[in-house]
Amino acid sequence: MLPNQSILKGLNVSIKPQASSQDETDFSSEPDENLIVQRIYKAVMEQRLAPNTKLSEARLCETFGVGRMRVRRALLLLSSQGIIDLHSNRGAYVACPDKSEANDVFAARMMIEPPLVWQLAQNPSEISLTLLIDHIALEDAARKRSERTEIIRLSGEFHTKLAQATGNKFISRMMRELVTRTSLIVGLFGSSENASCPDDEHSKILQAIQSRDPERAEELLLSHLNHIQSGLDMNARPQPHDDLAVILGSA
Amino acid sequence: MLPNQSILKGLNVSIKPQASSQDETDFSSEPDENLIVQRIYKAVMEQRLAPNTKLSEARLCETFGVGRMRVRRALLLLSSQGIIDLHSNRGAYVACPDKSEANDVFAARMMIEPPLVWQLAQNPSEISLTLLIDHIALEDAARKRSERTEIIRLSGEFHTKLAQATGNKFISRMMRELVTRTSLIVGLFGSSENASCPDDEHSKILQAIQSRDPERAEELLLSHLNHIQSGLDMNARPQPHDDLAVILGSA
DNA sequence: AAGTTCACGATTGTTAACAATCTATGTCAA
DNA sequence: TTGACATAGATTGTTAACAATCGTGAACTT
Repeated sequence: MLPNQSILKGLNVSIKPQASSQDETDFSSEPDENLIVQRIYKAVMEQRLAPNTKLSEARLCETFGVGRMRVRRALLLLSSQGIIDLHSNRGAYVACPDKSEANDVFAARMMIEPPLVWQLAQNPSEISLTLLIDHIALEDAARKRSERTEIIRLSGEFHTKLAQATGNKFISRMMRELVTRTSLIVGLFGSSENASCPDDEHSKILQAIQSRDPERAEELLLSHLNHIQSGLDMNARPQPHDDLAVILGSA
Repeated sequence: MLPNQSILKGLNVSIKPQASSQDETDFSSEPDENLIVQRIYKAVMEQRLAPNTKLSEARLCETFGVGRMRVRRALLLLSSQGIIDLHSNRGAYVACPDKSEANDVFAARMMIEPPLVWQLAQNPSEISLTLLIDHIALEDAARKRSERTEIIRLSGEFHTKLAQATGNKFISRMMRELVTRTSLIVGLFGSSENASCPDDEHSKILQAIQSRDPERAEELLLSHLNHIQSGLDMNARPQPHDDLAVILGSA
């Protein structure tokens, strides 16, 4: 699998069509540089853009067909979300979380997600549940079709949608950041094939929410997070790969 | 009180000296546009910059003595933190949370802060406690000297430092955003004199943490948040004031 | 007198050229 | 052969002029 023979244009792997079913956070309305942000965000979520990959302005300009200003604004926004790091006079690089950051991410998630699902289980709105059910269906479908990138992204976005289900804008933002970071971490320290969340744990969590069982939902979620974290192998690759080597290597 | 007779240069109220004891999140190392961000952030935290105040590029340029590019970058960063809103072709305005956003902020805080203090109370590190104790001292000192803006800012930053005490970078970021938003909300919907947190509630929370009593800490914190929220008068001023009218009006 | 239209001034958005910095290549000396 | 050094290329940072947009106020019509 994984076609894409264009060598130097490796970055294009992520960008162009990708007409996925629904684009949850749709910035399509604003013809701004948010498009660039969203595309790169998506590529990171699907682990197609590996940590430390350099994102040069010129490359992005021609890739998206926009001026340098737009690209720079997009990069600044991405850096403010912690998705990339900006090194002065040296350019933008996909963020490369270290061991300590990884611990922080999981600690934060274990602090936030339990009260989140607890609240959801206590009084789940109809719409929220529908969204989550639909999402699980998407995950299953992607799994059956063995679409690797899709599986990885949806797997992470389940947690994002859990937050969105609360209808609280701030909680959604926080979770999206944490989930994105998690995706980078799993890409770095994860074993080969546990890149996505274990098969049906999401479904079980949702079931607990549907049956209004906060305690069970919280318990399932915590063990789910522990599952993911314990599947990681810290003390692996201190600095994984550089530049675009990875994008090519994944082919 | 409140000197400042310069009329049109009202914005300068916030900017220049303000050599406060310690600048917690110090961006002083980077001579970037982070200085601008930090100054505006501080002005918002002290409720000297009212919601809907327009921040024109030209004004900021001359105020900080930098080029337009720096200002625009700073504005973009501030907007990504939700501190200001950018209206296309119309400029930057200090964010003006509405009723629903206010509810979201408090809902988010009530979800996050309890597990936060719980964790702190369970195993408080020496350094964290020292920082918090020092902070309470600062608050008291400011209160005794009746330094309004200082009191307001420190009052909010106590919660930020609570988060920083966990040593978790992500939790710190989240809380800082929420606290900033809270400052705007209290400025908008707060009664005249409850702009700051009630006097010694912070101190009591810290005491509970020091005596390793998670339950009491959580309880105190929740009632503290409820205190603040119930002191607000929603359905007040749908759109408060415009432009720089306020900054002048506060004199 | 009230409302609409038009034009001007002011402010923001965009572009392109220029300056500064870093990386890499190649040369020279030890 | 290895190391340092210097130069050249490429990349990012900055600036200033230009274009586009919006708000305001005056003039005009009804």
